[in-house]
Amino acid sequence: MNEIGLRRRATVHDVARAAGVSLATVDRVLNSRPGVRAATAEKVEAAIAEIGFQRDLSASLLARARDLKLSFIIPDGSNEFMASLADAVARRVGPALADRMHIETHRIRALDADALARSLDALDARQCDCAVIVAGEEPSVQAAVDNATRRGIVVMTLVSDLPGTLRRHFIGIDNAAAGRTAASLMGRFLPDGGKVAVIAGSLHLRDHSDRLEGFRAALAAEFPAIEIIGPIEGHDERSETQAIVAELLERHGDLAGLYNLGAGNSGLVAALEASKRAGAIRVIAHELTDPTRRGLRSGAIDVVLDQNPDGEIREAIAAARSLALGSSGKPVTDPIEIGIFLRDNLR
Amino acid sequence: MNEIGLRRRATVHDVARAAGVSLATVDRVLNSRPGVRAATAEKVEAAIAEIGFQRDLSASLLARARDLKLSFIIPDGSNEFMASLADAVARRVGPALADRMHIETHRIRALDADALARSLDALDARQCDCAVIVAGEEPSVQAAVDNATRRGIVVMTLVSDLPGTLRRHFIGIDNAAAGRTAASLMGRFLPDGGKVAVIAGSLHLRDHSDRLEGFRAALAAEFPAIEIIGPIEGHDERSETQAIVAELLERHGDLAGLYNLGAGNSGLVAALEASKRAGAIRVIAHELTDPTRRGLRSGAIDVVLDQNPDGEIREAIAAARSLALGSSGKPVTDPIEIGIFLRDNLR
DNA sequence: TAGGTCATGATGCACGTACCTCATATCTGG
DNA sequence: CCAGATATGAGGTACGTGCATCATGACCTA
Repeated sequence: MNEIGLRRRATVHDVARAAGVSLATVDRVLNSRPGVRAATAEKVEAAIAEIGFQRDLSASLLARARDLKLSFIIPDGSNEFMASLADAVARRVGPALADRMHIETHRIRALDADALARSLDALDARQCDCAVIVAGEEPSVQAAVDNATRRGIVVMTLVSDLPGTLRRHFIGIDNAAAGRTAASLMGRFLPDGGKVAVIAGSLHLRDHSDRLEGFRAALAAEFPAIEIIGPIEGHDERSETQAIVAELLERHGDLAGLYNLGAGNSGLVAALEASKRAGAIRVIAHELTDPTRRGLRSGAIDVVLDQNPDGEIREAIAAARSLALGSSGKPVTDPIEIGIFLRDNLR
Repeated sequence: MNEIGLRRRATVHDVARAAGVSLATVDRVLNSRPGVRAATAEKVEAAIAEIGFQRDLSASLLARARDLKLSFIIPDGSNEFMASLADAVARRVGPALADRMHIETHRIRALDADALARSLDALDARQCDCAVIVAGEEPSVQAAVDNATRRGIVVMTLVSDLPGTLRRHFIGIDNAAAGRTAASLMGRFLPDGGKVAVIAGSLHLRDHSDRLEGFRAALAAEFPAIEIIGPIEGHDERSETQAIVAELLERHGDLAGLYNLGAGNSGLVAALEASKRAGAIRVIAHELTDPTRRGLRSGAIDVVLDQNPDGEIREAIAAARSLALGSSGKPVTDPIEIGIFLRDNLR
């Protein structure tokens, strides 16, 4: 049984009193309006820190008589995982509205850096407080991220990070750990070693390159008997991935394992089943989607590593909320966990 | 690219206009104050439904000049999972405060139904909007839940449900599915069948009985060669569980598996290690805590099924928020997923 | 029909913040 | 030392809802 705090929460009035300045000055500091001497601003900051003032987000949004505007920019195309991300966003639109958050989704051509950059450039700070993007590490995108940030838009990366840019936050799994987990499983599946082919979407995608690195490192350290073939880029595309897998199967009669660290899994399953070798090759893929579910059920895929799109969207929205009013530090977010799915624990 | 809605969100004023009544009447209906004829109330309800009015929770809390008061009632004792639940609550106290939610935690003696009932009875509706409890299915608790609900306190169950009471919501994993998953893994671990002992905390706990049922059903259906010993109740207690496991090991020299669907895992690991048979017996336990982590690392435990306490607390808080203002329907919550942990994907 | 009860309307203040205007104080440069 | 620029203060209104008060009108009953 702990005590109920009787102390009111601190308000702007308290800050003004503590700092020995007027309400107007506190307001100018809080909302970084011009016309405050540095020394005065410091007094206010000190008072804020001392009495532990936290601006009331709800009252703030109420006073502005406007909603927080959030834009998700998500790749389009045949990538089912991106579709499920978009679905997750759609499911949150309603509830978010009740918290004064207005969410819109833009779908752009997958792996088209310039389209993404244009989309970011087109965002107006008055109509968008925060942009959440799924992006690869291309210079044009990185520049657009920094530009948007300078225009006053909080940019967050989702799924795949853009370290080195002005993005305020990244939401996604630890992809190197995912790669290591895949390696650890694959190693145990193949105690005698053998050839394992690796397929990626694009090595410009940070998540893909991180997975690859983790996979390679863990295999090298723990399972040196396994030989890696690839990586080969399938551009997260159904038909391209299918062609790649078909050729791999044809060329390597002794292929023991397959790790697809990107998307395009319906192509993968199709090629495996066409070859009649489904079930004889240990296959690890990413993201629980329709094709991977079918693959698990049929036995074509052994393990799926999943990054829980609903959880990611939830965290993205929460982080956006807490970042929106210039809270300086990192937002408190639960880490996204790597889900491991076999045929038996399919949800 | 979808359109930005230009329409303002509906307010109480809009409801009043649409219903052809005054603001005061709308207020009476919304806050179920007396003095409104049934016919009038219906007009208001209809208007609310028609224009899709949703009360602004933040403005509402602001107007009341008070925080939402949330009480977590969590068992005390040597149960590490309950400790990690309490930790998860503690981590949320700060961020929740920024959303005008005041959280307090009560720890009560584990498995003491009367203590829990007293604790619920002591809650004052003016100082507690919502209670979140972890409880077994005892009549005194069920009565206390219904009582608290009638006093105007929203009661939610956490981890273990109380179907048949007036509790508004349950947050936790699908425990029958967890039991089935355990069975599915155990069956694959023991292709030749054998004796598997089952230990529970208390079969009055709905989560435990659900797991047991799922485990039994799945074994019976898929792995008839496995013989179940027990269940034996260890009351989620370290020393009692240790004694039980020690005796099981002594009595059954041919014990092939052990499923602890309750807590007390430090006792389980201690007994296994003392017997020198750790690693030779397939062991499945629940909840990722210090003892189960150690057990996974040492090989004494093969698999841990986990229910993500942080996620549960997060969902509980979100649900409390959405239920607080008498929103009639179910709150939108992400289901809590069953995490599967082996030595290699320990987080 | 007078007196009472009940349903409803009208209105105003409060909550914590944003943002505006206007007045005054303090500093700066020549 | 004064004009002009800049910094600060004072105070108001608004946001959407909760809650209180008071007035009015309808209806019932003796």
